[in-house]
Amino acid sequence: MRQSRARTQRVTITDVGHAAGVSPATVSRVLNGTAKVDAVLAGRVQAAVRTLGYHPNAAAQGLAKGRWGTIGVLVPDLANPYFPEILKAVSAVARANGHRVMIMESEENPAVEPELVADLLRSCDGLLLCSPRMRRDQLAELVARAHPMVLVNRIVPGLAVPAISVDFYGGTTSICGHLAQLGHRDVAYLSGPEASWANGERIRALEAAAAFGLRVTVIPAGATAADGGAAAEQALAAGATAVVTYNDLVAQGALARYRQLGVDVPTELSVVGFDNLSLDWSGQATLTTVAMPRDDLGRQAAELLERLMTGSPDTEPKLLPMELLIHETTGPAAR
Amino acid sequence: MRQSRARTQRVTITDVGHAAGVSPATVSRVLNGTAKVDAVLAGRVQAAVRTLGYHPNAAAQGLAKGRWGTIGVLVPDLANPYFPEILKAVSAVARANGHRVMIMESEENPAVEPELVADLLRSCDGLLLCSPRMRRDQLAELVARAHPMVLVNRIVPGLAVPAISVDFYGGTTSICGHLAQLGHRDVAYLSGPEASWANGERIRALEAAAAFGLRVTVIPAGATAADGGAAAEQALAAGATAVVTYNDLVAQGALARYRQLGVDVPTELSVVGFDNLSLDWSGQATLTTVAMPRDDLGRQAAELLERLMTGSPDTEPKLLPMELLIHETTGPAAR
DNA sequence: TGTAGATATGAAACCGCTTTCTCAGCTCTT
DNA sequence: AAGAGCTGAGAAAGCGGTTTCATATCTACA
Repeated sequence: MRQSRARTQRVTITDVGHAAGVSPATVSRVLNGTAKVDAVLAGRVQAAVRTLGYHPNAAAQGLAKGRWGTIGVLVPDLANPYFPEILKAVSAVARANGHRVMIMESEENPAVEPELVADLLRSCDGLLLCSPRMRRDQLAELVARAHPMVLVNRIVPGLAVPAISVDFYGGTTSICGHLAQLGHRDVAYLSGPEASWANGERIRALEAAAAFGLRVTVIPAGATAADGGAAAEQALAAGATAVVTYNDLVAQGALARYRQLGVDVPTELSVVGFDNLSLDWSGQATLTTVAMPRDDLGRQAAELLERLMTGSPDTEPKLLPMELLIHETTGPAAR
Repeated sequence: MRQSRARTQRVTITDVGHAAGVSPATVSRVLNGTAKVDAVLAGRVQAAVRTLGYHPNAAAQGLAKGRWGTIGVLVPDLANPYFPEILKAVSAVARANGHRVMIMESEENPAVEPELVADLLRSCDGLLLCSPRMRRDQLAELVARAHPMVLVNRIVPGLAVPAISVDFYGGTTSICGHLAQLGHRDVAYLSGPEASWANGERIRALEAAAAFGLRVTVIPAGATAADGGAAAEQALAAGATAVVTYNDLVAQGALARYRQLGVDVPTELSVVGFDNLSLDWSGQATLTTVAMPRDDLGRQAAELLERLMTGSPDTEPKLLPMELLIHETTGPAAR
């Protein structure tokens, strides 16, 4: 008997009204402050809420109000140290605005993204898509649904959708400048996921670096340390004196492999990371890399979304600058 | 006009029924497969769903069914590399069971946890509390609310609540054994958050290691690399020949500081981590540490929760074993 | 002092979906 | 051939809130 009581929902607004000797409508008004209520009644309501331990049912509120009080976030991979920090910032902003956060991860699989997004749309007021890998036309379809939505780290040319990204092109260019200055000519790029816009930006910048006299070989790798380790040797085979990587994880994996192979960094080979992940928690900033303002990215994206949800349309894509951090894994070109 | 249409909710089940020439009840039955429906009608419904682009409203479903299809997770700190992996496993299990995941982070602040949990309870069918820092009595109160709930990495003696944790005591003991064998006598422990049960377990094991002849000095540090760096010197001042840390982050911070100070590890000082975080993505396993089965932890916790939500009561706390990984930061005691 | 106007409260409709209840239309006995 | 037993579909009643609408009470002014 008691068990079934516990199962069959807890205290309702009617119970509270009953206990306080007022109508449910009045309870609602007190709790939301939507209308003036006699101080005495309000007091009785507050008391009843406390003694009964009343908590409004979120589903019922959502249904009645037409909004959920929740924002959804889609990330490709939670284990990538890159995202938790963004999530942290997003979470903080959302909370400050009275919103909950629902997170889904696509496991780097573009195919499941539309389904996940559809699922998020059913229960969120707004969406934050981090580095979405899905096809352009699928994105366009989403945008057409006219839900508040912000793209993080992907800019879709010709698609008017609010987006906030990091200036990967600029970051990559500064890497190229640094390498060129050190006398490097042959550069290998350990490339990230095919479908990644951010990866495309890096490649675009690398190709433009022909202007600095850099010859670039693109080697498909991936986004993890394991991918970096696996692709590391191909960079050597390509005759590169410097290796640029998709991110710090790939760089770490490659570095580990080079250590194994007895290739000294940076005297024999220079290695450059991307994102500046490691510094955050190891205190040892040995990897030359470019820093991404992750906290800013998450915060600004969330703030933009909150603004969208309250109405103001603002579809101007925004780029956050990156900073080149020269550390111990780059040096003058060998030979 | 069109804008207000977009705002005022999308396609409803009634619209679909209308388009298919059936009642909303029938649409619901087709979509949920809850009852036999004529194949012809079902076909018309499916078609209508597709052409109208119907997606059931989650709040309405939640309200009607009395469940939300969502599980909530509370973590102290998303930026700690420890949690994303757990979340990943949880996320996968939840998804496999048709559940969404709602995540909140307490920013290591025990004071806000009750509020966050209350918020989660309003919109989730079950809760996963990871390393909750909140007071015992607050936890007891939560348990009394009789919601499906699993504690991860905290065992509250005398409180019958499903819990799944890692055997920190055993892990710490194996560290102590390793150090004793190397001839260490004076050990410093860079301690984690006060309110952390896991930290208490480590200290309990360290104190018990007096049996191995170890004298332990506990030095308050924290959970981050910065905390480790800040507390590193105190360990030297205490005359320790070996430093045990709350986790790998703290260890990395301390290592970085010792490098700065010119203290050689492991010849002058041994350093032991906890959790085995770094290995995952750097490929370089130089830190001696104990490995925590994070993936297992997340998966088993989520599976336990799913089981609870379908009814079966199972409050036997479970401990997952840790594994000592001896690498390059420990050696024979100096002097 | 009587009536217009303001205002706080309760009754009831509604949000979109599920589920029980009811009943029409069958099949199957005898 | 007529009544009993199924079966599948629609009508309607919630789920637990919010919000509109109607009304009782009170203030204010002539």
